[in-house]
Amino acid sequence: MKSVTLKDVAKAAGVSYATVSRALSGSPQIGSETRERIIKLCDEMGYTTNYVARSMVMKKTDLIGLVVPSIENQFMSELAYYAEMSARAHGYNIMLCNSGPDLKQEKTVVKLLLGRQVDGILIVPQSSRTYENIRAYTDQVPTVFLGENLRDQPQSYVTVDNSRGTYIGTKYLYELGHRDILYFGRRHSTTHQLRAEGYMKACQELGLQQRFFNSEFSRSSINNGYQLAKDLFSQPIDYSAIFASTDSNALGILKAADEMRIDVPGRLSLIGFDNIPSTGLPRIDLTTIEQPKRDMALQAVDMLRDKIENGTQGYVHQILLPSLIKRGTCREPD
Amino acid sequence: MKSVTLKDVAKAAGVSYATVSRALSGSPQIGSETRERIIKLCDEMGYTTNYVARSMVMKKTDLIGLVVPSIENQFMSELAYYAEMSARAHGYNIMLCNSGPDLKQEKTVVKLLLGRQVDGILIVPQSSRTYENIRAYTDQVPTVFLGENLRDQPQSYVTVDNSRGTYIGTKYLYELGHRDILYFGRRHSTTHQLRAEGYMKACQELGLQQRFFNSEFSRSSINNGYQLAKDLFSQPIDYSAIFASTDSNALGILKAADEMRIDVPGRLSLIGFDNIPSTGLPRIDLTTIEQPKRDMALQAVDMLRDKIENGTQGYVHQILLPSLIKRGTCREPD
DNA sequence: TGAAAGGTCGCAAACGTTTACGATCCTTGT
DNA sequence: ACAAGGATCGTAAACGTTTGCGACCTTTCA
Repeated sequence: MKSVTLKDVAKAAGVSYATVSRALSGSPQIGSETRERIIKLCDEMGYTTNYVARSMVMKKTDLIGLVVPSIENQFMSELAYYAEMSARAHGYNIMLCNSGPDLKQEKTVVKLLLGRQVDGILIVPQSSRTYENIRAYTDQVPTVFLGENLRDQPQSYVTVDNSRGTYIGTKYLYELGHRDILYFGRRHSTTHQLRAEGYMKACQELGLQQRFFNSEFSRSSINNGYQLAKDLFSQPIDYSAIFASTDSNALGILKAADEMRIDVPGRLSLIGFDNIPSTGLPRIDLTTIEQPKRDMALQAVDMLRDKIENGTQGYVHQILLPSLIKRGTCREPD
Repeated sequence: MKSVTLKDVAKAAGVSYATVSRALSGSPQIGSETRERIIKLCDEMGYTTNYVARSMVMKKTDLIGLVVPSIENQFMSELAYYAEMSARAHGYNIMLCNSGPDLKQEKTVVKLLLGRQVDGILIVPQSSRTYENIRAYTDQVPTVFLGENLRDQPQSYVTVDNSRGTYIGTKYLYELGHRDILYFGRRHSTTHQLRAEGYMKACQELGLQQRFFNSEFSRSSINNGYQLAKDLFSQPIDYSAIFASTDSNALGILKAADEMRIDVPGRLSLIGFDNIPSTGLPRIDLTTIEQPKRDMALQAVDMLRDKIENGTQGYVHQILLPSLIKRGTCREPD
């Protein structure tokens, strides 16, 4: 249980513990023969450097706080995977916090992370209000926002070009022959505002009527999309395609459609957004817009590392390109 | 950037910094009026206690290392979610590490976590060899294994009763009328050995022939299951149901079946294991065996906390009950 | 042969806490 | 009035590192 310290190996080697420290860190001011002797002795005795003591004097913990609303979400767990892998490859460890559904938790965990002396924070915001919410802390530690567009607010973030995503999506539907496309989604977060804008822009260019079914004031989940879609389908269906602002919503719509015997894609084409793994499943095979999650995560940690290691001060907005994933839920209308 | 320390507020309050520390920690040996004065001053100055300095003297980091093969896996991300929530509710933070596909990484991250001075380690093993792999470290820090059965090896773990899961699953298929049930899965991990055993036991009791299609030496993934199932279906299908040892495998089988126009569940019933979220999706609707992931995670951190806080030494094996989730991929045979 | 130069290594301070111990002051009981 | 005791606070050590500075020894060149 008692771990071996520098002092222990120093005593065993017959040198001061400063020498041992220098041997391990590869300092030039040390004899090569003593260095090798000490290094060998170190792993004989099973010495591992105590990172908390090290952090204390170095004023650097090599720790990155990762805040996500919920790690069980497929989108976030994929971001987390690549973020952790990349961070560790560069010598950082990840401290994971779920911020849950309420804004208060978000503030709480960020404060917690600050107490832990993390070198930087990577945060997947709950909503566009997150920025205001944790504003008091973001100047105390390098921070980058991931997955949410903060427009021109003074923070660094990396997202996908949301409006372009819906733009190319509706254009694709148009090219398939669809002329009545319903947009299904909420708009009170910036991300979703932008997605709606992309749809609107495409409609304008193509001379299409803009038709919205709002899921305002509700969380984006399969069950939620399902409930809303049941309402939607109880009214006459005078459109041939639905653009769901989220894959989760699209999945809910699909469930409602199947239940009410509305053929997808026969009667109704459906397209989602995010390209979460579930969309690629057999029988689902949902056409969607891909967010380059791997690239987003890698860019985010690179950005954060740049702030941490080089003290870069400015705010950089990295906006990656979405792409269309053609699958089975979109087809020419009758 | 420079954070405020105990010394700073002590100077501002005109007391020694030991007094401030005592005021914050709620020590009895301090005047109530000075305590309140100091506490008010603390959040006026925005003081947050430095956890790494605190850990140094307390010899306790309130940190739990969580090692999972891949956090993007739905099963693991759900475990991670509940584990983090429960851990934080009890004052611990989670340090997340993906151990990836190879055993070496598993060893590496555990060693890393030890250097970080975590109070305990929660590990979802890659395979049953994991125990041997990290054996050298498990006596240095409280450890509990999650999701893998280590039989009677000297370690604490929490899993589901795997053999009971397949047992009730095949019994269910039998009751539906199936008499030729194929078991699809590998057997070289203990977990999968147990699952196979449950199937075998049920077959014996019911007088059924045991039929295996081995996916040995391969990772359990949708693609892998798909490839194997294509091989399987190129041969005559003289069975009416398949028990897939994993939901991922079941999904791959489903994909292959759809492609080769084998009707599920019309011609072939299919049941999986794990009840990952994807199985509940519309159109998938896979019958499966549920692992109580939330309970597993909560029990695991409770077990770990007991070891950490009370120094409990023994090895406890917590084996939770699986349950059958009846959905749409199982039906009476023709 | 002498001193300067360079190579090795030890001493000690510092990082920000917690806490045992001692010091001081005030209260209280006889 | 005096001692005992309790309440309150300060002093200092400790946790395990890193690193600037100085000390010592060896080499090398004039």
